Amino acid sequence: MMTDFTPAERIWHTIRLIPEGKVAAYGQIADLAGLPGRARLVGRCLKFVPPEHPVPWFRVLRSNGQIAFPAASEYANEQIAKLQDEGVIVKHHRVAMKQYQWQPDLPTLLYQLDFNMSIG
DNA sequence: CGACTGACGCCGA
DNA sequence: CTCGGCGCCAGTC
Repeated sequence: MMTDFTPAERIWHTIRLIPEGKVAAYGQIADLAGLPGRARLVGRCLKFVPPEHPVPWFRVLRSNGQIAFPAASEYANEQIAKLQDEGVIVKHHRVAMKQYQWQPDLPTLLYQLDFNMSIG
């Protein structure tokens, strides 16, 4: 099960579950990946994504909805463009988390995010 | 080896 | 809303 994977693999796996048109926070991904308090690790892992298994990095934002990259930077522009392509409104370099934050449903939590399960 | 640095986050002032 | 301060920790210098 997912418990057998490395922290980085669990983080990538979790981010791939974010649906199109939805976003998640770095800390939220860390929590869901079974790594509470490790928000910074999420950002770091996003720099070493295996090219053959891409992840929708642009759907990950700060907890307040802000784009993590400096405004007007190349990455920020790309992220904003990709978000807007999926219908996510980006205003003042930020997204309304209340409206777009991903809330994993029960099946997803049980079967896709089954980290640290004690019994099969 | 210690100091500094992040694609972060929460809390209190 | 802004600012510190602290927690977090692998990588870099």
